Amino acid sequence: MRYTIEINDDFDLKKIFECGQCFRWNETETGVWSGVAMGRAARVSFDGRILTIADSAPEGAENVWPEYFDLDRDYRAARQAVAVDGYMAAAGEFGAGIRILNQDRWETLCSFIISQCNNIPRIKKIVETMASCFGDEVAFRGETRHAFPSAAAVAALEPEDLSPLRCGYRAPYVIAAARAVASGGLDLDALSRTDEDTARRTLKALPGIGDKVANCVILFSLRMGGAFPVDTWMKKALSRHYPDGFDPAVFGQNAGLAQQYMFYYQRSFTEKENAS
DNA sequence: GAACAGGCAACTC
DNA sequence: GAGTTGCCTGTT
Repeated sequence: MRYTIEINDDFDLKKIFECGQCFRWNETETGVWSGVAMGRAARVSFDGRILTIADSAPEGAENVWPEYFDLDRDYRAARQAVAVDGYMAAAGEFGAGIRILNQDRWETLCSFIISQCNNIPRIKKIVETMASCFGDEVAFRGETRHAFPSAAAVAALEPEDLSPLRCGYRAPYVIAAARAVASGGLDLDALSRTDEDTARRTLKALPGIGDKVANCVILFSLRMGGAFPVDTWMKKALSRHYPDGFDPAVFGQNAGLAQQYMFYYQRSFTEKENAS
């Protein structure tokens, strides 16, 4: 179905989809993004005022997409709030339009397990292959797309079944996480109603999940804005701009957004350095 | 062909 | 508890 909504806030699809939080969206025409999320194949565009979404499901778009794009949150205000110094003001200005997506929890968990020690193009390829091998078919505009496979579907597999994905030593981690979720031993919905520390502890009890992956899952799917994932890019940014140490708690529930601004800003510099 | 990449865990001391 | 190393695979 087709769904439109007017947006009077920071909103930039390119930044949202390319800031490292999701792996299934691609710019298929200028300004038009295609992907599959929450079991729906979709095309999304934004003209600066109106967000237009066409998706494969007959109904429910108005319940799914506003939450997915976090439309209830005032990002302009949040961006002001995290501009605590010159650096953060610049990072926020540069990253203005980034939003933290509220993604499917199992898909996010699985994707970030795969992400470890991997670059974005390769993560995208692995996730896409996983969907096409094991996910349900979704027909959309004459094409066949694939939903991300359910935890139950993946739980029924063995690590060697994932060999087409070429995800190497991460395969047993993916299966173990799928089994934990499918069995009910790990209830991600319930986890989203606990607190950040409980969520982090619970996630880290799974094999192959450390602080970085746990924080990504917490921030991008459990709707806890205080999580602050630190990877090698963030280490670079933090050591350069805050050599005396840094406590993300100063940002409170905006810490995750502050992290996204810093991350996106830092990557832009490194890309320039690599290009030159 | 070695080193590395948007980690993690097991092992060392 | 801080530091080191192996792990799959693709890219440089």
